[in-house]
Amino acid sequence: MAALHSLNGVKFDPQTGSTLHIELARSNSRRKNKPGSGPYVVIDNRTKSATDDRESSGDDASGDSDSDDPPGNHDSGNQDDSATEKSLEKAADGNNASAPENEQLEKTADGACSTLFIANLGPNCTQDELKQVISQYPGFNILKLRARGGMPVAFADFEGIEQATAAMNALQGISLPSSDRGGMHIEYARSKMRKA
DNA sequence: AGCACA
Repeated sequence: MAALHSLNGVKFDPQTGSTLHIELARSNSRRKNKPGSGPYVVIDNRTKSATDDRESSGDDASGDSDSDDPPGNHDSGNQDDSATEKSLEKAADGNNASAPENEQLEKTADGACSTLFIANLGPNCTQDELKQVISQYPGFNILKLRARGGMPVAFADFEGIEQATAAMNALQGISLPSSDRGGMHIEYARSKMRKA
């Protein structure tokens, strides 16, 4: 707006003496493409008659309304879209048929596992010592002790989750003769021991 | 609390 007053009447050609004449346009330039004015137009004849009857009586009659709303396609039921969405929703069923007490699983939702993780062992605990304690519980499969790094930790594999759980409950907090600290801490391993 | 082996 300031440009108008400061430039109006200014000589833009000193040799001819011509001056600028500036005034406000009577209406703003078009900002948005009106329906059908752009290169790409959505053509949908399926719902046209119903939509046009309602839309034409609205603000479009005022002609110069600066509504930014896109043309058409408001709440008209789009047949193709609804059909696609319904077909996508058919993808979740049939894997919850297992019984609640299914002990065949090696890994369950609550983290139970047929392999146990044993920590808080003494620094000089040996695999043989631990094995002699654990191997007397039913279903015992194999024991591995890993001492590299800090304190040793052990992994004990059982036939199934029930046997692993029984051994864990029986040995939880038990102190080995070699332990210089508290009793051992047993949990379910995060992953099953590699296939025997 | 700390979770490897292949």
